Amino acid sequence: MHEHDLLKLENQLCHRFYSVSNAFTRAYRPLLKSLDITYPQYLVMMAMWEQDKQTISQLVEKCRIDAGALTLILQKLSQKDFVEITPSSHDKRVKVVALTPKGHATKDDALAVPKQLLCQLQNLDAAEMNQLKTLIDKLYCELTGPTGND
Amino acid sequence: MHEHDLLKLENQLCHRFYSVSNAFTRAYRPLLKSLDITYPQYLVMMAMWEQDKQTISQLVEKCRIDAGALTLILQKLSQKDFVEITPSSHDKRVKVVALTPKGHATKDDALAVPKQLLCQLQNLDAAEMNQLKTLIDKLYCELTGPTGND
DNA sequence: TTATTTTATTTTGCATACAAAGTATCTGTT
DNA sequence: AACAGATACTTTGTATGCAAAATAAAATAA
Repeated sequence: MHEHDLLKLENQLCHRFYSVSNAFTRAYRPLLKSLDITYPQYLVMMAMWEQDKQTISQLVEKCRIDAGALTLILQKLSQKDFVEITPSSHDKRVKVVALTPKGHATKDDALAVPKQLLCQLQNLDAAEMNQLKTLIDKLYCELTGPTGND
Repeated sequence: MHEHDLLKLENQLCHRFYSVSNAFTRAYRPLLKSLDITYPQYLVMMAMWEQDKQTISQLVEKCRIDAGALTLILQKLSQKDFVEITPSSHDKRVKVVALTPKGHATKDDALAVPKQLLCQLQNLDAAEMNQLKTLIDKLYCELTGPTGND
């Protein structure tokens, strides 16, 4: 590859991730609208459905959302009565996020979301999907470096 | 895969793209700091270095940046004297973006950016890189659908 | 030509993303 | 116990990302 090509958009892996990541968010928006949550809020809810009662730090790590941004997102989810945020009794610095009954119940409706989205990805078979996941996971580790969480 | 697994974060392709895309932006930030541009601004500059004097619509298509967001980004680049924005004489609706001498000269400095970033990705060989690109391009087409631009 | 529709771009309102600074609290030390 | 340093979050300021409404100007229809 010529030095000149290093700056071509077509050759940038980063631009592909930028495009696809934004395309995912746009694709999810209409599906999430009926649940009344945004895409990042959906990520947090998925983490919560996997395990109830997590600290904010745990959610930062699992969702890979910035702590500052997560504070806002959790406030929104709390205002909409999906979760409840309570200071820990042991350590007053720590806050525990817990699903409300509404938040818990929403999981059933949410199941339709990945099903609908997968319909849009018919032409990618399971093997390609797994290949993608493996390569992307490797890339994430490289990018975040030895200090990264994974 | 059980229905239950459909909502696990670990299984979400979208979350991988979300994580990696943000990680890319963070990885580029320190490298772009000396150029005094942000990552989206860098995408626009790459498009401009490939071809000078483009309309905003052309940049929207190539950079895959939302038109509303691009308006702001171009204003920033214009304020910093990287580009100049001029209404077309033929069609007053259209605006033409052109590199300034400073914008043109910055390309030389920018060459260091992809070189430095590639150093962080040593463990991904060229074959894996191309595999990734191919799979992601396929995915982008699926996500944006037949009406998408590619 | 005048009214209608389309096109190119900007504006608006809301929701992140994130570095950096700030706050409250806890832990280990002396 | 008092203090320094580490932690867990929150706040602040800047920069997108995007849908939807608003503008302005060109193309087209009547």
